[in-house]
Amino acid sequence: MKYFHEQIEAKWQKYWAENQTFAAQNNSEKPKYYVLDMFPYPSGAGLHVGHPLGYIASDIVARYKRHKGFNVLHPQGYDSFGLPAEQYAIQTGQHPEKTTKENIARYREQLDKIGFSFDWSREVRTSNPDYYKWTQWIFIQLFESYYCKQADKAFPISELVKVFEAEGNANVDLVCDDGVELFTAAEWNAFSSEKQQEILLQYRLTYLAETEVNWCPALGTVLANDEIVNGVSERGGHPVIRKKMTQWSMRISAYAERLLQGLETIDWSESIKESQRNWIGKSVGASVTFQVSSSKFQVEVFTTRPDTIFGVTFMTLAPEHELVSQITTPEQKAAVEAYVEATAKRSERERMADVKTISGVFTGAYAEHPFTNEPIPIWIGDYVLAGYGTGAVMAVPCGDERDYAFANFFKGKEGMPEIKNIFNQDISEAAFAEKSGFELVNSDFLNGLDYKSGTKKAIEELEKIKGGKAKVNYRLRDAVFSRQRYWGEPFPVYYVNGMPQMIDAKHLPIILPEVEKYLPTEDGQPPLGNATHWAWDVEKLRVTSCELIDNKTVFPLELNTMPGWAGSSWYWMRYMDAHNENEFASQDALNYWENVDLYIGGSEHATGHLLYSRFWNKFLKDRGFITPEEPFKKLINQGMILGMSAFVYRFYTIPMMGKKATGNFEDVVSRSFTSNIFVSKKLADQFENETYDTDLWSKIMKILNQQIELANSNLKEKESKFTQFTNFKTIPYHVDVNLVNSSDEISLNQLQNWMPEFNNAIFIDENGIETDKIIVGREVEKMSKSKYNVVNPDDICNQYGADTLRLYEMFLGPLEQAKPWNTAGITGVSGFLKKLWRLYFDDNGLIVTNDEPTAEMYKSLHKTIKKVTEDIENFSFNTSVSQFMICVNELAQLKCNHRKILEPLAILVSPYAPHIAEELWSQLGHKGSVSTVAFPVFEEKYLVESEKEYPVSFNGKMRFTIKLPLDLTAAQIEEIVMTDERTQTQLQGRTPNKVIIVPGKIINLVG
RNA sequence: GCGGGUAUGGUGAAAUUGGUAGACACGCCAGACUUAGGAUCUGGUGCCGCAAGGUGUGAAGGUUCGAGUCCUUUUACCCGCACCA
Repeated sequence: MKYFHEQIEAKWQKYWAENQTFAAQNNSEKPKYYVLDMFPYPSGAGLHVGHPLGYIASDIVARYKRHKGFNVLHPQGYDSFGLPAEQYAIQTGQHPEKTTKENIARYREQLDKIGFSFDWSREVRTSNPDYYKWTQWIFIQLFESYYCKQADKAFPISELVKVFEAEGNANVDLVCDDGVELFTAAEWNAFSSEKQQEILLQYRLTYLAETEVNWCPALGTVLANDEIVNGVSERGGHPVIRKKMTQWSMRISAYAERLLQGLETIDWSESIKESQRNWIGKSVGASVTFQVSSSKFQVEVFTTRPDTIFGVTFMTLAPEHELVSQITTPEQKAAVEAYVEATAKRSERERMADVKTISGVFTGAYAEHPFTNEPIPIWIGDYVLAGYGTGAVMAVPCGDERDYAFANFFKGKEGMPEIKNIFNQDISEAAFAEKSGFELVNSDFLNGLDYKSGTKKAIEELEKIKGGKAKVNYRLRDAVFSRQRYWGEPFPVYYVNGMPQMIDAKHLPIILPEVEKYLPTEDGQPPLGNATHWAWDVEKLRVTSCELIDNKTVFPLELNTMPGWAGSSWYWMRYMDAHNENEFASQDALNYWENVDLYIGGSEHATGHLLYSRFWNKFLKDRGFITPEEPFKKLINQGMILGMSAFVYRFYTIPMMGKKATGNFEDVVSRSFTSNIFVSKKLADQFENETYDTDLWSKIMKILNQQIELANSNLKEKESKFTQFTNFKTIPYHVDVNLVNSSDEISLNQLQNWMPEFNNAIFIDENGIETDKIIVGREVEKMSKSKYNVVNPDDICNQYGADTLRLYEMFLGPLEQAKPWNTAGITGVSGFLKKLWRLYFDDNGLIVTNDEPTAEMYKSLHKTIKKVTEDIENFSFNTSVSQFMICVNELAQLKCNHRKILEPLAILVSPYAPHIAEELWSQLGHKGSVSTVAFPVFEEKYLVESEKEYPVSFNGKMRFTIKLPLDLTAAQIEEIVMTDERTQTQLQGRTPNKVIIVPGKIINLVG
């Protein structure tokens, strides 16, 4: 009986689906284990072999934990709102819902082929109304909450109203917008309800405010900070500009400290934690207030070096700072305005790109030093960022390189005094930016102190004179939550006189309206502005036609939609109780499953999804909906599987750039001639490095020039001819990697079948002679359709089987490491499965006997049990596969066909290769699935050895081995070793100075 | 600039607390069988060397009887943040 994966795999996949083998129960005697994958965005391209890597790893853990007696929750779903579906809709007019559904069907088909043990009965799709109903609900909860700094948690806004009614807001310590006005209880109670609403909005955890946002004109939407990479949009790489817009924001900054502290309690990779720490960007220091001379204005700065307060030489404000226009003197007005305008014109990216150019302008105004009352000139400079701290700095050139550079650049100009040095250090060449190794001088009461004591003392003194206080600053900004897109969650919000009102939760979901086109409206409204049925009737409590808007009973609805991260910030909770219509999940389910024990996904979500999820989790905990502080206890980032691209190399000519060359570069390039000559990497390299011989060169030139002549003869009269150039290069040309899986050669025929553009191609071999086969070049790149290096898991499953795919993906290397895919190596694991099968079957059928196995067989099995158990616990899946191979090789050698060995072996293999394991299990005569059978338990007794092959080293160099009983003492070992003739040969009569014997390990003779 | 990570044969990679470097595979070489297949099986394979032997984990130094592993210095590459006050 031979092993045919085709029959086995389909059969068991069907069995699992029909029997709901992996459906998790929400209560059980067993301990719970929640293992989660980052759910995919279903793109039109389908899965490639990189996508399932993490899913295979998590599936192995899920299956293992079931064997170990856990009640395992292992769900899967789709993050199905998103930009690609919308852009496709814009191009084709197809409803995103339709394409999304099609893509999901394709994904599901591909996933099913790999044999995952997902509990599909709990599938979620973020774009389904019964899911986003609860995303909207959470938004409402955030709106109805505020954050109390003292209690360090969120509370219902209704409680805040009570506080305001009783005592106003002067004595409360709450997270809110900058510059909220102070009021007493009496004043509050006298405010109109509109005014009260306006004030409350400044405290809500999601709020509507005019803020500087990242506007991406090409995408027609705002983006969150984490959606921008190097000043351009993460998707598409479009430029992003700053723009003031009224937008919904999430007050994630309220949670900055808890998000930072929580990192200490979770088992995540150091790099992700570090990314989050960077993103949160905590810095401890002080805020200092400087009075602007002879004016009512004050400038507040944040500094991490209050100890350098006496070194303040000038101050710098960001060009966008609100005081700039108010404090500038008439004499400086023109210069300042010109500078501000020039800066505003530059994009964020430009400013980032040229950080070395120093620019700035003096405002003419002075501030007073809080201790010395000395005048301090106030400058504007674009090295100060409006978005960080207060957008203003106290410049201490002696201790800060940027201030130092700025001071030197404007040295001698009006308003730039001599640098004050407050360190007992030389600053003639550069600033002294160290935080240790100095003593403060010229610093009044700080003289003689160091960084630590000086900081403490300076803050104390500042507090005494009310000139400043200790302050912790965070880089983390509130997250913009509005997107000007169609394919996202609509807000449950309507507007009465411009003030946002929440729709009562019992009317949710507010379903995404139909629109005729998915682009913004002509007057610049988001796509939902195209909807005709998008108004809220407060009497009938339903969405109604926009024509009925009268701002009395029918009001306009919010036109923005939620960002992509909304739906993914809580989905792991929905899996716990995916079909609950009354709650986002029942209390019982939430209490039972708590949080995710193991989360596997890519590291690209470090500062996006993973931070927002922690934020929402903490919020929902504060409001008593859930109990865990953190959503994901352990996180593993699978490395990217890279594609092995294959290239042939094509000649093209470069026109001589000399006197004759006319026109710009593009013109010249357009006159270059791309030939149909393809060569191997080896030859291409020779031409790149100009190490070819002249003979070869002239042969190729001949063919090339023939082609040029031919091309010229086919040109129309007016077209300019290609000249016979003498200068040529090769360009790499991607060919489909699937054409060259098992060999490095590609034939002309293969290429012509693959793509018609190769019909006139000529291959040239290393001797300059036409050939029909050349060796391709290889390079590792990210897998992508355009690079023709995508390997489809379906193809692997069809050819080798899902079990082979699963084993091979694990066998490639450590899970967290990026690694190139190379299908050539797959025969190793494919052969392993065949070998495994042959332990159980010969040509006639099952050969398993009930005979008692030998000690060696037990040893092989138990070694494997031990190794595989440890490996899974340590997520070291690649070494497990090696161990399986070792075990099967050993058992085959031992001709083992013993049930007592082969039965546990089938269970051991089942997390990795579940289909073959199920088949073996059932062929061994068992009913039901192997997936819940107890995992074999390792027993030490089978591994106990009586002898050890000792390595014998001389001066640390291993010379020979000697087999000795393990119960010998060191002295006995020494005696035997010393009398061994090989020892005598090595020593050549010398006596060792020292003999080191570690029983059970090594023998080392020194001297 | 700051922070995180990686570096071992032709290739992917193993190596618990420091204890026989290169397990397991791919590839390659040789052979067996054969219905000549990209099947199966056996042996070999870090490098130099006929061998004895030498040498070898990015580089240099150190600790140790013994270092891929620990310490110091350094180089290259990858990732994150970045005029963050």
